[in-house]
Amino acid sequence: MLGYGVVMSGRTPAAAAGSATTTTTGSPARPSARGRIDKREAILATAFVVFAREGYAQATLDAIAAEARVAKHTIYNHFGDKQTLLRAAIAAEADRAMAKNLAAVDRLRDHDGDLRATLEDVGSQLVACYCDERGWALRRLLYAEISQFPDLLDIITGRASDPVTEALADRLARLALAGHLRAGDPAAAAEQLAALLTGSLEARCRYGTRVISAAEQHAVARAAVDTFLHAFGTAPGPAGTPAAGEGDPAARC
Amino acid sequence: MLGYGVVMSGRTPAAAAGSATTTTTGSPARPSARGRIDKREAILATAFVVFAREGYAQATLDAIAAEARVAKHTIYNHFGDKQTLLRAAIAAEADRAMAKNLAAVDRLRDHDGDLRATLEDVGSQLVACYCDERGWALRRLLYAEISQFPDLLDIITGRASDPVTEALADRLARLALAGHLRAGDPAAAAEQLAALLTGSLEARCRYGTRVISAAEQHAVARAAVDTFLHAFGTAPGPAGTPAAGEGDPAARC
DNA sequence: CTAAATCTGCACTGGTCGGTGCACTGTAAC
DNA sequence: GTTACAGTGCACCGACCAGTGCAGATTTAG
Repeated sequence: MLGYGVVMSGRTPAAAAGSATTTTTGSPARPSARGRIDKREAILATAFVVFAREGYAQATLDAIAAEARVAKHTIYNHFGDKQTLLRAAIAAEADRAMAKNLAAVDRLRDHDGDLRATLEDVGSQLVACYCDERGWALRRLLYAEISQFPDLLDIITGRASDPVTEALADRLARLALAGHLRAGDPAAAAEQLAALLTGSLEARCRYGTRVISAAEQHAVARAAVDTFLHAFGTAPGPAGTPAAGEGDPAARC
Repeated sequence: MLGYGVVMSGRTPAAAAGSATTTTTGSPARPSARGRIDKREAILATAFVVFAREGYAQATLDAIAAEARVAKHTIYNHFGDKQTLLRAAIAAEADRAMAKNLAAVDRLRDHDGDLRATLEDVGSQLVACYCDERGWALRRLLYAEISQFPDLLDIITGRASDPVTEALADRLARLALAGHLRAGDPAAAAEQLAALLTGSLEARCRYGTRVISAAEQHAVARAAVDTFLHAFGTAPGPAGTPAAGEGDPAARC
């Protein structure tokens, strides 16, 4: 549950072979890597950047080709046309982002003692994903082009509607079963936690134009977790969360 | 604090005179309204719709002119060029949305008895604003073009960074002072409530492609208010909120 | 070595679109 | 009347760009 298969669609056999041998994108410092066939990776990465920066319509294939140090023809050889390139670039980036998000949520698996600390840790990582420059670029691109390319929705998510929140719900369910959270609908709890994290950021980031410092990111995560635990924690009860002495909600930066 | 002045910038005297006499957009059923000068309003409304549907770059002035039943030249007479038209259209729509949001928040002013019910009412209205088709169009357009036109940020908000959340904070402060909410940073409380509302919707709306039924909207508002009151309500205390018998959080639709 | 495949540089086409110029119409003010 | 002005319809220019064709260079496989 990571590759989704979608991203791989339409690859040229040669390109697949190429990325199977060397790859890892940030290849060794050898300049230009002549003759090798990580062209495809370069095209995808550059295309995403240019599309995000200029928008689909404004972005020109000449610009992408130039910036990727590749002939325009090479792009057509790999992807056929502009639309396919957009889809492939978005799919690749979405997979990257999704994997990062799921990895963060997965840290809830090895929860030892302090639930609040663990949640804040995971929250901080999710916040970091959200504030990531590339994350913003992806979101902007989706908002921009979703009405032109409705199928992008299916490309970025697997069959699930929102794999990250679902994974979060899974983890919260286990925590509730272990008595660390109030019993109830784990999906609802996950939704509220995710909303607290991303909702605050959406307001603060001003459509991605404002950069959020690490300290501010952490404060947002703390405030979100604080509110969340008030609503879903085992009150002043037995579990690892002794009401936490009113940790001042959201120390603004 | 409503006109912001920005929207009015660049109007032609004649157009101003025209809208001063008749206007109210949805003019009486008189077809085509020949000779009258609500052309400007028609252009702005149509431009917003077309821009939102096609994106700035894809949208053609010919299409806007045709759809607004106006000669292309008329558009240039009023706005000079495409960029100015975009800014004016967005400014007009943003003002509309902002006014609607502020009106919703303002209903917290005449709070009589049941705080939970009042909050759910306001929450529902804010949710409705967010789910509004035009609201989504505006947000999509902003996400899409903010990197090309960073000044759109200043156009849509007054001097305040987020007038709606600030107004909400004002109202929450009064409620806290009256003992209906826990004392603390009202700005933080407002941020969390707004995050719970919009964050949940952001996830559910799938970039604006999915329509949210009225029932689902109400459920989202209820869940948000429930979580919010757990965190910021005067616990099982004296005020009008007697713990509310565990109103099952988020009855999914 | 040869052969197949890929990549490159360049020139070209066909279409689209922002913006302009011009001649004309209809209305309102004087 | 006439003067002024907002709007209309049409044709046009110039720029930009997706996509193609071609000829030659480079690489990999055998």
